[in-house]
Amino acid sequence: MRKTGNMENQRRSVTIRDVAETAGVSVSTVSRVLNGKVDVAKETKNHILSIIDDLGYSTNLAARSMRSQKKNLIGLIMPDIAYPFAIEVMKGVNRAIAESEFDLLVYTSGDVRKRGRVTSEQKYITLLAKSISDGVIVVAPVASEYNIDKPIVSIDPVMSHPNYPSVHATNYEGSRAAMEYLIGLGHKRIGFINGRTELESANRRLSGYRDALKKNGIPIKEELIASGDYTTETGVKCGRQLLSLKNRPTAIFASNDQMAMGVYQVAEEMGLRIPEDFSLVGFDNISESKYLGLTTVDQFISEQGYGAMQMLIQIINEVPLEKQTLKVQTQLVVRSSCREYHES
Amino acid sequence: MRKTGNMENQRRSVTIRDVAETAGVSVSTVSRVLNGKVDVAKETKNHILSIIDDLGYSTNLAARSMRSQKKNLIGLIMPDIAYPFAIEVMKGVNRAIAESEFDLLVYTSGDVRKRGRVTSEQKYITLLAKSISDGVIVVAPVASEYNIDKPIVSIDPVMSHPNYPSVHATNYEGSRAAMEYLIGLGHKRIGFINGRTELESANRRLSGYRDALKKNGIPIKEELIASGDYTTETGVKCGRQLLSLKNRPTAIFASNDQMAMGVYQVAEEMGLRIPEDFSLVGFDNISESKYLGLTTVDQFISEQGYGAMQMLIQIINEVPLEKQTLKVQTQLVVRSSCREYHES
DNA sequence: TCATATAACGTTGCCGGTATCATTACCGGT
DNA sequence: ACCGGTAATGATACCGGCAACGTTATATGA
Repeated sequence: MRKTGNMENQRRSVTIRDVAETAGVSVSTVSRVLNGKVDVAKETKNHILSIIDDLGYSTNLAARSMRSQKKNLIGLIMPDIAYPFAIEVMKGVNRAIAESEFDLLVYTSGDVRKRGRVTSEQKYITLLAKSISDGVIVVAPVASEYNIDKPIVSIDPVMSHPNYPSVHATNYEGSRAAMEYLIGLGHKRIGFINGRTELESANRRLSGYRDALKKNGIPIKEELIASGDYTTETGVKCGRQLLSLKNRPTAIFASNDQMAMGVYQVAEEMGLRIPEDFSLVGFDNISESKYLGLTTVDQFISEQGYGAMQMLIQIINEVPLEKQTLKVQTQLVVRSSCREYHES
Repeated sequence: MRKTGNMENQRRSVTIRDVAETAGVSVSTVSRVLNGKVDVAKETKNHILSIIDDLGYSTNLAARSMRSQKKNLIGLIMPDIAYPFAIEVMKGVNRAIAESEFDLLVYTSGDVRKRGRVTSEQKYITLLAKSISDGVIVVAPVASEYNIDKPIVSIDPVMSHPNYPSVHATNYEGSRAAMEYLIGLGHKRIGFINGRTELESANRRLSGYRDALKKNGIPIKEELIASGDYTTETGVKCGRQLLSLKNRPTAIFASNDQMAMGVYQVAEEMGLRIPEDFSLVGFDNISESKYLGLTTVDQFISEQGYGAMQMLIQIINEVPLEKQTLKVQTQLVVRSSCREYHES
């Protein structure tokens, strides 16, 4: 029973020593009971357990972490926690966690802009990994080298690094598929909204865009490529930019669904209808897209989280990985945000 | 540069001692530099900082936690991480975190069914709280007493406990509002899908249902009350149960949106249209509801998370709370899932 | 009967930090 | 030359667990 603000009272919490004293045994004996070792008489064991219950003792994670190797804890590090991609990853990781012996600790500093990017990322990875977990999964990491002796798996990294296992979607192929679809519908003037350029995913999607146009003999116009950063706000900004062109694009390919949602907003603002006035394709297939009727490239984010977690568990258990890189296949999901275009 | 599976190599990670040795100073000096204390010559400080950079040292969270009081870390404990309520709470907490000096650690064991409920909850609260955080927020906790000397704030607890600060919505009022709305539309035969009965929120919503009927002179029929547990699956189950009654209800009040989504599924299955064949009201206003056009009671979940975090920060900073309980007002959001009913 | 095995428990050192106190060096003032 | 004060740094005692090792007591076997 805690009262607010009685800090001078500083009631030390119950330690293993208190338990030992109360039970009239040594610290080690209590420790053995806690860790389920065999060298304890059944009587003593039960006695200690009841004392533990009485005192409400529970082990101190920090102290334990310092001594023992296995922590049964996985760290998941994300730049931000409150956007659809992160949430989907969490769901997948969570599913794998539920099937495993591990628990999950999700770490975030709340907002990227709060601190320098690479520094904080490295700092917290090390913090979590070295300190209290058996390994970490990093989402959209920017750094490419870490000095930790703990397993790391990254999702959607800056660059596929041969030394670190990573998971990513077939971004290029997905992008190509979306473009081929639009081109197949007769679109030639297709706007593109780019993502965070420091991430490999964004670059590959852009390449897909460019290559598809090239392959189909459509000239690439730089004015049709707007630079966003995967957030809804830049989706709005870029949407406005593209739709305000004197010669408006007949279709827009937003390199993720969140930005596509921004484009929906702009369309409403400007009184344009989708797909009547222009077609729209996204990338990700987040849960909202279904309701919006957005045609998009599913990259099975949750599967990526699940896969990353499984790879991590393998590494922890020292089972060699077949491949350092897990590629999750993308798939075009056709809904109602596109339609054929015929030149007038 | 880590290679997979060289565990026997066991390269010890860089400790503060290594830094001290390399820099030719004492451990304490390094510690002072790390913690930004003033008593260090600028020269020494820079020297040490560069060594730290060279060696790639970073502090061990576990070790630090054991000695220092302030950890600048908040723990958020949830039974499960992958359902809309939890996600909304996280968003709110995250927002408060971003504005503060604290970082966030979200803890979950992946699946409630993995372990005994109360036991594991207590275990992990203590683990996180005693060990590495300054305080914790617990979502939908089942236990009512904890033996920790760290601040705890709970969201949607089993029972409002006078000794623990908690946050919850005005569940009763919200439920009443939804019911008055349905009754106002002319509905008399209203089905109710109950939530997790061990939670206070569920009981209050049920009370609201009962009282509203009573106040309006409508007899309560127990066959119209189905018992779910806030999951979509039980929404489906209960929806089927209610809609299969020989005398079908003209409206259903699902005590949360997830279960309402289950009812949508059932409606589709059975070829029933909403609101033409029956009206539907939910509770929560999760993000999906907007797209479904579900009329629901907004309980501003994200605000609850935000508020809980602010209370926690206050307690940590030993600012007395005005009230131990933060009530977040609910609000009926009318969309398109209901319509008037006239007896034939 | 005695030697040895083994069960049961105690002692102790260590992990990687932080906090406190002690120490040193250097300064100006008298 | 001596003193006192202060800035900079060092030495050391913890923190709360875990594990190796040491010590008993009892059982087992010859």
